[in-house]
Amino acid sequence: MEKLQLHITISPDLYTKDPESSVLGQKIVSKSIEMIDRLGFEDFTFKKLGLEIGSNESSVYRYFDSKHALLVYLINWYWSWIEYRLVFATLNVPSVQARLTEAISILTAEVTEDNAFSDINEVLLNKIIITESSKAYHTKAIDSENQKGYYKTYKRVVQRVSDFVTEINPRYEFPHMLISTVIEGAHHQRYFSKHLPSLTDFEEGKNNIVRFYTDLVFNTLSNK
Amino acid sequence: MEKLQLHITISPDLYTKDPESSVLGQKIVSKSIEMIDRLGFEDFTFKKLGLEIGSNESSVYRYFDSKHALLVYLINWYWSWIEYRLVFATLNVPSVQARLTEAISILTAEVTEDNAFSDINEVLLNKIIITESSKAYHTKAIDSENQKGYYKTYKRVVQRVSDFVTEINPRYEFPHMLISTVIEGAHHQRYFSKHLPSLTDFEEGKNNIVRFYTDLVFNTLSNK
DNA sequence: TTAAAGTTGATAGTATTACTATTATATTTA
DNA sequence: TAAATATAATAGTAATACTATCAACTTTAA
Repeated sequence: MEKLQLHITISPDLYTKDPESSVLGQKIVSKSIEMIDRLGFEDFTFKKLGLEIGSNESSVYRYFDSKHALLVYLINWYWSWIEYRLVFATLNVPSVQARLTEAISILTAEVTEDNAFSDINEVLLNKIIITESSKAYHTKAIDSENQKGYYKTYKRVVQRVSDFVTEINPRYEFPHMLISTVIEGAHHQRYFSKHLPSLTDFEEGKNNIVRFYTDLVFNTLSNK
Repeated sequence: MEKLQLHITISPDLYTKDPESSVLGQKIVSKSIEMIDRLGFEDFTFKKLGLEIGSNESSVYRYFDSKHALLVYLINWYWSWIEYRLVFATLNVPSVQARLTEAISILTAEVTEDNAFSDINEVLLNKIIITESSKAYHTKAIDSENQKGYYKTYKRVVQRVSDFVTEINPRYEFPHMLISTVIEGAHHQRYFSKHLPSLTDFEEGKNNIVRFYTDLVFNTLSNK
């Protein structure tokens, strides 16, 4: 895979002090990913994090206002990374169909390789997105947070792929619904496959989730 | 709509003391629905609930072990109610296509009418399912809870509708993925339409969510 | 009808959480 | 080398998610 020295830039609205600006900040981010994956978001605390990185609760608060803010940061990092991969993978592909196929694969496949661009483990981050990200936006504060730009990276990814859909079929009425359904759906299917398998038709090694959503999209766009 | 005196039965594993067995229990359930909708699940507490029903935190704990347990109870009540409506609406429909159409509509339409079967407000409960239900199963305890039958009503609904899919196209590989995608997807779209509208193509009064998912399913089943 | 059993309400207490505030001590920079 | 900045340590707060105990009231059943 790509081995570029990528730098993902995160909007300053998403942190109090930039975690990429110090070793401590980098440790906060990388260790929090490991701990949220291991403990679940509910049982993860800044106190435990401070302890594990040989630092202190109050030091973590200097980077992020709350553990919710940290989760939102991680989610934006993830979607920036996906956006980068999306752009990279579709850059020199002349056929829109091929670009859309590639995009669906990036959006629905499990992340299995830590590309080690940075201190961030993308495999674990993908697991966190699947399990925890809905907790970030299912909040009473959603509207004010949305206004502050907390979800703009995600929205940009949806827009980008919806544009492929519209390019293929300009008359199709629901490009955004289609793409957001694919993204959220794939995450649910990955989670269900591990914990509530009767809700899926997952089979190990058969790539069913990617195939299912790819077929879904292309059938929808070709019909009528 | 149907105005039967329906009684929905909930498995005793989902409560400590049956809330339908007393006036206090009924108040706990109906008031909790109103409060979870109003405050959000995070800010809802048994203490506040006790206060609002003129009772006490400790009395609420006699019915439900935790607020998580109460949420799981509400989710099961909801899916039992959906299952009842599903059975009722498809009972005398000879065509499988028509039965599936009806089912998709029940699963994806907004609930706008409180049928007042009981002390439960189905309009608010539907809103809770949309906003809060993913918090119930995105837990570290999911596997043990699943074994205890916490999610069986939901799984039964998915199975029931998946059976229509299989009846229409016995060769279709992914009936469960298709139906769980429709259900979860519709809930997301309803939420997005209110809070992150750029992720949808929702338009008031145009029934887009039901139409989108109905078309999605039938296109998928007719192609190939 | 009366005693026993069950239900509810009130109070108190616990460990933990999600923070805020303050100060001392390092470390960096100018 | 002084000033500025970053970090660590400690303490404190209000609230949460419970558990435990006990008194009072209500229902039931012999």
